[in-house]
Amino acid sequence: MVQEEIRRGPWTEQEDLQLVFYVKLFGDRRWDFLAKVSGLKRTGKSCRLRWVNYLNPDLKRGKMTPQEERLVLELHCKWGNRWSRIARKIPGRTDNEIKNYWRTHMRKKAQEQRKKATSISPSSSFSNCSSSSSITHEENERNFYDTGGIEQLQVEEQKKVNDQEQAGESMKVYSMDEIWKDIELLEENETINKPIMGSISPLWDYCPDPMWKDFDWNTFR
DNA sequence: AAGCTAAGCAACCGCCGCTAT
DNA sequence: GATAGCGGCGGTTGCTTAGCT
Repeated sequence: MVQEEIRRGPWTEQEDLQLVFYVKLFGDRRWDFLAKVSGLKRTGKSCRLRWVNYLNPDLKRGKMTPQEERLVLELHCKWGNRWSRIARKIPGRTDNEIKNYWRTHMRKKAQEQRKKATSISPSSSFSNCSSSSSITHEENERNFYDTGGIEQLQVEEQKKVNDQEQAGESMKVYSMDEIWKDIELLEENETINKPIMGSISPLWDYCPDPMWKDFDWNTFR
């Protein structure tokens, strides 16, 4: 059997349109099936990733707001590198986006810290939530921001508590109560009210066949 | 203006867990 | 209960863009 070649690398506009079309048609679940039926020479995983991180109309675009940034920091303190979990609490942001944000954020922090350290003394904490740490300046940077750095120690401690918490998804009260409430309300509303296919993407304007534009997708759910 | 570096982002890889058979 | 297939997740890589010298 001749294995059909799999396309890699950046997605073309045409591929995007095709994927959006078929996701609208069949839903955003069976990615392997979607990949095959759409005729895209991509893996199911690749299709999912493209949809989740880029094409999904529910995604926010643009820079993180200060509120979101704070939230990321808080949640990372709490959960460590559980990006998808963190993303679920920040509507419109993907795990990949948050992960990328964190890396650049921590890289900056690490650099600032190194500057300070060279002028003063090593081994100081540089996280909002870190109080003390046994990790010294000598720890390599990659290790630091990839693993959650000195926060990780705390995180490990908190995990036990949090895992229990997670069982019932009961959120306790934080210093950011207001934001939390907003976010949670939003999330609830979304899970309850939001149809699988939210708002219509502008991409639809390029739909291959005009007949689909007037199609009632709700009848498909 | 050109070259270099850092930041930002998109995409891939490998592992893990869940589910159907 | 074993196993294969798939989806989801976190880590990593590589390309592009922006900013600086």
